[in-house]
Amino acid sequence: MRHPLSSSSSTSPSKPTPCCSKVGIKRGPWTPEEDEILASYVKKEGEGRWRTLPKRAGLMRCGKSCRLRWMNYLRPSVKRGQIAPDEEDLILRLHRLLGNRWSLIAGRIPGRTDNEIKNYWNAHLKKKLIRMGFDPVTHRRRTDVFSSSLSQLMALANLSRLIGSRALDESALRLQPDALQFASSLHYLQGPLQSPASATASNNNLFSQTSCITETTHDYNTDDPIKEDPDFNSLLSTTKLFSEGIASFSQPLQDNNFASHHHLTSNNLTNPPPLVPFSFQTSLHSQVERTTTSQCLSVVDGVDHHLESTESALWCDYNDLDLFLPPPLTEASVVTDHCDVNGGASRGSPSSATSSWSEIFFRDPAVH
DNA sequence: AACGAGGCCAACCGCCAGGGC
DNA sequence: TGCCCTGGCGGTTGGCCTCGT
Repeated sequence: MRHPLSSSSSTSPSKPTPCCSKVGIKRGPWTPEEDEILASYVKKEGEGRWRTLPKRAGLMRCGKSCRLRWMNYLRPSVKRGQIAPDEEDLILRLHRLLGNRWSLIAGRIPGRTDNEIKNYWNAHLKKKLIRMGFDPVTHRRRTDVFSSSLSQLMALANLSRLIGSRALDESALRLQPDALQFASSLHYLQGPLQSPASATASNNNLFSQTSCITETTHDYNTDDPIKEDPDFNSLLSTTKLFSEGIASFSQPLQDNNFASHHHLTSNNLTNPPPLVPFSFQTSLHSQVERTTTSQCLSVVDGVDHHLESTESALWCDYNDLDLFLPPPLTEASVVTDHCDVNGGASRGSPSSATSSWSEIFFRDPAVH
């Protein structure tokens, strides 16, 4: 908050003077008395004519300041309090679609102001995305996530030699318990890395609802310099080989309801549905159910044709990234992993258990 | 208990678009 | 057509608060 008497912009004669710098115009925090005067006046006379409102209402404020105070704080429709997880989800989606168009975003979240959303973005969501390895501007995965973990990736790449060898059958039998765990990790690493053609099978299936992953894959295949990295490509082939090799240990997803829910048929998928280890199926189902909450956007914005036309983009759900996360190792590990993601200290920060697949993946003891 | 660092967020600034004349 | 006024927007600021040491 600015000090009432200070001004960051000097009142030099060469530049136009900000309205609030005029002599006799009060600045800084609003007092309850001023709020009362402004609120009662606007309720009586209505919004508008902000320039002359202070004089008419008897306030020593500039019109802009009055408007801002009314819009962001005094308006009856303004909802105070913490941003709910659903609202946070909406903000993420809308920001991904609209960018820093805070007023547009706010217009689709009832009761929230552009200023509030902007502040919340800068204070919480932006940092959260960065922490998760996403670019807060493009909402796409940052490649430095990979480069910073190159040693780990190289260790994984070494497995390709094991996979390619004839010793696999014997080794696999010995490694089976750990392999089941590891396979799930690799499988969900492979998900974001597989080709766009195989990942984007139709507009109305599981993969369209995880378009974040698809876009990330697209990035990787088009303009990501890391694609040239032999170690990275080795890892890529490793994950494919290992997943294929380990598939015999894993049960294919048998749940017919799941398949029908996502319209998964052999006709509209280039690839078959992902093989999901038993230990992960519960987690996967929970994600399927969670997609229903994401539909609130289309409810809120049912008349926005632009948004309707780009609906598929909106279906990117950061929570859906969990589809590519390894299964929880134990109940305890689930709690530990997911509670820590938000980092700590942010006051009033809503708790959201979303994490990036890479974050979980590389915390998995199985890959160390 | 005291202090410093960092985070949060209300408020302000500069710019721009649209409407009226 | 051009100027002025008004409202609105996104970016930025800085005082207050919380937390860690």
